[in-house]
Amino acid sequence: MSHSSSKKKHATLADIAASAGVTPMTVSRVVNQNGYVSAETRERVMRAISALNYRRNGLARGLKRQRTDTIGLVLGDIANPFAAELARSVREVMSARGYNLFICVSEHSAKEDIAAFDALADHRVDGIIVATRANKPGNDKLSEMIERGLPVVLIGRDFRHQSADLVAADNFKGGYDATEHLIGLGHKNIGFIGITLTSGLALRRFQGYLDAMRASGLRVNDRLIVGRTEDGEQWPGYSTEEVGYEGMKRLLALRKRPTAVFARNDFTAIGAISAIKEAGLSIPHDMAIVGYDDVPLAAHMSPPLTTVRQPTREQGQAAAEFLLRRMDADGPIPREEKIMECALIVRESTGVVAR
Amino acid sequence: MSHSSSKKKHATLADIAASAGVTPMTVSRVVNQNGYVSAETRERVMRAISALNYRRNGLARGLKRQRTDTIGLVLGDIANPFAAELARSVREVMSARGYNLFICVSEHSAKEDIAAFDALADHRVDGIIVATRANKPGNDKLSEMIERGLPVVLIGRDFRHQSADLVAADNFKGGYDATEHLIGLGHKNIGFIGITLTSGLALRRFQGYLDAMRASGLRVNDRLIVGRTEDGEQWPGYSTEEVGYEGMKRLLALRKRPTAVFARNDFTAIGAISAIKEAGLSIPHDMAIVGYDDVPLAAHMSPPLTTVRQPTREQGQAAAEFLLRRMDADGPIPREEKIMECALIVRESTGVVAR
DNA sequence: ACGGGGTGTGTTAACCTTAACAGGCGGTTG
DNA sequence: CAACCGCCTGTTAAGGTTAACACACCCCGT
Repeated sequence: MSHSSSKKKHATLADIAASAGVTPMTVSRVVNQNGYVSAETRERVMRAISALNYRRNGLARGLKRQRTDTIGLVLGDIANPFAAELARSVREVMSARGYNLFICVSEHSAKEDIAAFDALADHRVDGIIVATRANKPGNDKLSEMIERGLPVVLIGRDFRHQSADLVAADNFKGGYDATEHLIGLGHKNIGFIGITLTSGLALRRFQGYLDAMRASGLRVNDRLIVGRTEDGEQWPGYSTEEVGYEGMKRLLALRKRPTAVFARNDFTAIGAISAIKEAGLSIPHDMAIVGYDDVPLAAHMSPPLTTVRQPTREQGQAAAEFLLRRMDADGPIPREEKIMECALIVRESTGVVAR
Repeated sequence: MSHSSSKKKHATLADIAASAGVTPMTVSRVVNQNGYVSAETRERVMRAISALNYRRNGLARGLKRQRTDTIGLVLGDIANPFAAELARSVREVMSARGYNLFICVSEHSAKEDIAAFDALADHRVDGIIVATRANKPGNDKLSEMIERGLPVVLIGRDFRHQSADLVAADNFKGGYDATEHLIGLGHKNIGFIGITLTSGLALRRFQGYLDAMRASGLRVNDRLIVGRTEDGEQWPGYSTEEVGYEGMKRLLALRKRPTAVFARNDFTAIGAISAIKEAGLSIPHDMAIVGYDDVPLAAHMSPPLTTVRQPTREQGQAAAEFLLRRMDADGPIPREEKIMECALIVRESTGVVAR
């Protein structure tokens, strides 16, 4: 239509008002569809609005109203199907309640974690949901914002604050069940791929593995634990096929190699499977394997992957509802926590007799 | 530390100023680290800032400065590795230039497309990058915003506007090459999975398939084209393993079934492979298959998947740079376009002799 | 005739920040 | 010694919107 001369300023309520012969307040009422406006006036205002190509200024609006009807979601890794499903369910709930959703990605870096919090706080979102891995500087920043009154809900983040709710899957039990399943099949020498031993043992599913081994009186050899260090300041790195592939190679090279492995997630499992096949071994006969997450592809692998499914949708919904509760309340409210069950999905990669 | 009584209003510049015995302007200078402030005053202000837990108000700031140092990225499907990589590279470039990135997801729905544009425009982002599939209402909304002066760059969206740049992969050629590769291997009866025939033939890689077939004088039977309709108002649906699985089943049931297929993307290919194996057929002997995207898993499949790789990173970077150019300019500038080459990655799913 | 409720519009005063300009002060330069 | 510059701080006036209140009008019931 018209030439866009970007130097022309945006039309404002006042411009529309002048053009329609009313006050800005009346225009505001038309734009926001609240308050009384006669049909005739509304009509006139509407015409002016489209003639001048008006669009309301959300900054000014947010400034005045002290709310933006927007919430933020901070994800560690956007490529993860878990994160994607989380985002989807959060968005569904929030958008039904009239909130917009902005997603920020931290790439699992503490620095970016903070940058994301800052960006969202700057834009004065009404609340945020955090689904990134815990790290000290990030936790501190989070505390600061929570104490300033910003509603915050955590998903699976190992951080506790009296005024932030937590939603998580019971990954400890998931890891325990997965390992126990392997033990039940007769395996004694079971490896874990996806982490190297460090002091900060925040990875729950790994803890579950350790506990299940111990509970059955099995020895956990350090050499059976392979992968990458979890240092909170790092690149995504530790959830990839690469780690699984390399890790499995290391395990296969052991003098007394394991007969089964538990991989920290399905991607890692897929990489591991690749290495197993490359070595000419068969799954599950020579090596049984369990993954974690039940990504859509898991069922399509050959053999189909035994894995642990977390209730992703439900976590997203619960987090969204916690956040709504918090935003609706007009004072501080007590912390709530919801830990959800995982389900072991047994497929053929752990030696179930083929149908 | 302190109780968070959320009813207390946020501290403002004025509060800090009062507490430190200076004017708001001086505090502003301290906060933004510009202008002259004596070391001693700065010190005093800093103390007041942390005592009152001050945080600047980005809305007021953006309102006054007429910019937010933030850009938006609209994605159709966050779970797609392509989208994830795009987001990552865009963020890298933009954050090096001091911009924040907010991501919105449209779930491939025209309605959500518009909602995302509106949300970002409301927050007065300084520019947006759009990587969702084209649809009429979305295109109209986009035009409106572009004409209002908002810098917009498109990635792989089939929509043209004189003031919006475009970055895309040459998916036509990618599809052509993939198909030609199959033809070169001697296949004559080649299927396509991932779309059903409609009039709006916007899927370039599919066009490439058609063209390559025609160029070799091969007949394209409608029955060989399976999948889901592309109607722009729909759920992600058409990129999933499900579609590949179902589609392949349909192809296998044909009287004269194809000896090779080209799948619209790797996920679809994976589903298809699943169906092929389930039918007891071998790849590539009984059925050759090519995917698209070269997702990290493609190399780890069995057999490793032949696929077409698009320069994802490069597209994200190019888009970011186009956007920076547009935002730096202070008037309308001519449209630019960058179409990038794809690369056929030949692996074993199309019958290359195993190493 | 009067009180009351619904309807339509206007006025005022923030919301919080920063650009632009205006000084003042001490020291250096020609 | 006047002019000028670097440093430091303050004043003023937007930036675009809406909550709260005020008022005027009309119709209704009593």
